[in-house]
Amino acid sequence: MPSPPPPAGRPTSKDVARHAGVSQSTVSLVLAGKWRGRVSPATVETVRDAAAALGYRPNTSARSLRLGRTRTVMLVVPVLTSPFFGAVHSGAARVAAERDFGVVVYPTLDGADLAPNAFSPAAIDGVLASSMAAEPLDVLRSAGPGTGHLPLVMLDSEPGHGVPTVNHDVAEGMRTIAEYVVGLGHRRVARLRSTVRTWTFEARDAAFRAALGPAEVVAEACAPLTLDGGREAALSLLAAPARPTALLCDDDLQAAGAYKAARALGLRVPDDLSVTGFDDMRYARVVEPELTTFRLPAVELGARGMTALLDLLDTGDAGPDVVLPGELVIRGSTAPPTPA
Amino acid sequence: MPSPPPPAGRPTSKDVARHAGVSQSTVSLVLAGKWRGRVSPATVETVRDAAAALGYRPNTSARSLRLGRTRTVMLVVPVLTSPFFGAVHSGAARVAAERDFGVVVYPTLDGADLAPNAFSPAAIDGVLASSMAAEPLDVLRSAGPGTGHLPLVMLDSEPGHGVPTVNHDVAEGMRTIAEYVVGLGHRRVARLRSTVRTWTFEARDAAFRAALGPAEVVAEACAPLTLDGGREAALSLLAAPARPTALLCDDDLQAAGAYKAARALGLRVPDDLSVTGFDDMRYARVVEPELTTFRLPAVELGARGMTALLDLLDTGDAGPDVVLPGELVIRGSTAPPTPA
DNA sequence: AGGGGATAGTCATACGTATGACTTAGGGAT
DNA sequence: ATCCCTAAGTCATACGTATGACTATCCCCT
Repeated sequence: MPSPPPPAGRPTSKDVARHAGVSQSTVSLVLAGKWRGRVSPATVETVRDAAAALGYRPNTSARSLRLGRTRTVMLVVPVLTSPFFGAVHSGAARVAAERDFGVVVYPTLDGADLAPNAFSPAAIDGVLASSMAAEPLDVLRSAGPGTGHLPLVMLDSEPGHGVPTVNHDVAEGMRTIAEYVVGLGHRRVARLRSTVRTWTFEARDAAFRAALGPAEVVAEACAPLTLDGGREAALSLLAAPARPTALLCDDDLQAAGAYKAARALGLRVPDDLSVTGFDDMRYARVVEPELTTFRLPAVELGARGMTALLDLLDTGDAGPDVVLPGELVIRGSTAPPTPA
Repeated sequence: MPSPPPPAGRPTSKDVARHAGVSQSTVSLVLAGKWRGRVSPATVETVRDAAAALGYRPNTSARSLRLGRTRTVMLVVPVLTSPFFGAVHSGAARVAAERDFGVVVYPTLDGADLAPNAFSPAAIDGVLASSMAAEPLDVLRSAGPGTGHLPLVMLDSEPGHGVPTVNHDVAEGMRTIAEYVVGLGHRRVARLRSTVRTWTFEARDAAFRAALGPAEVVAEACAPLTLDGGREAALSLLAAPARPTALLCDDDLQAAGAYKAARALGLRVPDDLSVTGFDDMRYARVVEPELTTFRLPAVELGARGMTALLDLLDTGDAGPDVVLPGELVIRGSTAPPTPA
């Protein structure tokens, strides 16, 4: 005998069979619910009782091997410490659990590239990937079985690459928030962008400019989506000769950094400077005054994305691309400009 | 033939063997690195080339079935939207990836109890669980193979239940921060606690009182670790007849709520009221003035916990219980009391 | 020349499950 | 009495891997 790994001790379907006085096949049929016309109701009950008595739970590896599917999907996110992706995971995990799927998380730690062997430990039926550029996307697609493709759904990514997508309506958000600020009467606005050029970089910009109307952009800068990044960039923006009366940021945390810059320059928010964020993460209400921002339903993004992926696995069709609307949240960081 | 699931198409070790002109056993030996004394270097190279040429990656399910181990562990956390647990996951995931383990996350969504069947989708070698009470712990322990126990390491949990633990030194943190505040000259302090009674509830309290010295506690309350929870509870604490000059909170977000209460009452931080947080999450620097707090190394907690768990799986020994020291971070929210 | 040992492999099997093909028993219709 | 049909199960096998037991060379030593 080729050395059984440790005597195990966990009951198998064979143990249940012996205990119930039937064959292993019967146990399998009963527990899979495919017994109609093959097993009598009385036997079904016997088997179920035996399984319960032994505390039998099927061996996932064996089942996956036989079925060729693992009921596990991978969620690829930049990093989980961000509350945004935490929320995405939360929604995705809930849906997966409901449909009896497991989720393994692959964090592409701080832009580190997706390792081609990223999928070694866990066997994966599909991938739900967030905000990725083009090349990692190729890695993912080519990682499938054989020459085929691994079923894939992308979040907040450019549609039209033959991959189903679920997106936030970021452009609409930008438009809404810009219109609101201009509507308050601001004419000199500054813009603080993200250094990461996602595919929405241009679309966001177009929406912003389209909503500008009579206002003009007096300063613009890119900064990482961090507190210090926001502070430093805002510091230079606010030093512009024609000082802006409003500052639109790509992110709540960045906006919080802008608060720090304003304070350092002796400017009061919103009296001397209106500030807006984006996303409506928890930071938005922590700052004082609370931040006017555009809420993105991150939890729902994860949930809808997972739904699409599991539909794709089950039925071969992920359904149409989804664009989730957000919502303007008006708080205390915006006000009409003080007449100079 | 009993119906092969779809022709698959992904190369197996058998395909590699055919391609290299050797037997499947040889492929397995080579790729497992156990060929010394059994396979010639030339053949080893041939096999490796063939594997690379076909893009062979071993089938995880089959390997797990054969080996009886899955190289996947489960991380149990209350909820991932909290930056704290996001950080824990981040550290844990890094270590797991380094040691070629997968991680599935089980979020006990908002205190929902741990479902006994929580482990169905993914096959698990062990569990890394965070901040749990006693009963779920039992669920975990009894979920192991047979009557045995599933290997388990606990984070921020009471040691001495026969389960290895990795903890933050919360009591020391409380002592440090209280000593610092009293050292500044405060004599009337208030305390804002968490409503969740973790096992450190008493220990924290003892440390706090021991560090009090000449100071006295003029008010105390419990509140959820949220912005609004902190604000409302702080509101009542600050209405106490002998108004405290310092307010120590169990959490940074709660402390941010306390800022709101102070502002509502016209109290300036730190001139009229010193405030301290706990954890040093990102909120701590977002608020103005930035928050004096006690930094807990959450990422390292996850990393050390995962290390202990994988050691337990590999060697049968998780090593001694770990207590990670934190660090007092002094920022602008604390100052000597203004002489009344 | 014969034996012994190293070297280089192959063979056969088991892990636990799912399922098409087969078997057996019973009963009703002709 | 014969035949067929359905119900109720069992049998056998395959999924892909890992590994102990076995086999076949070849070379060196006495």
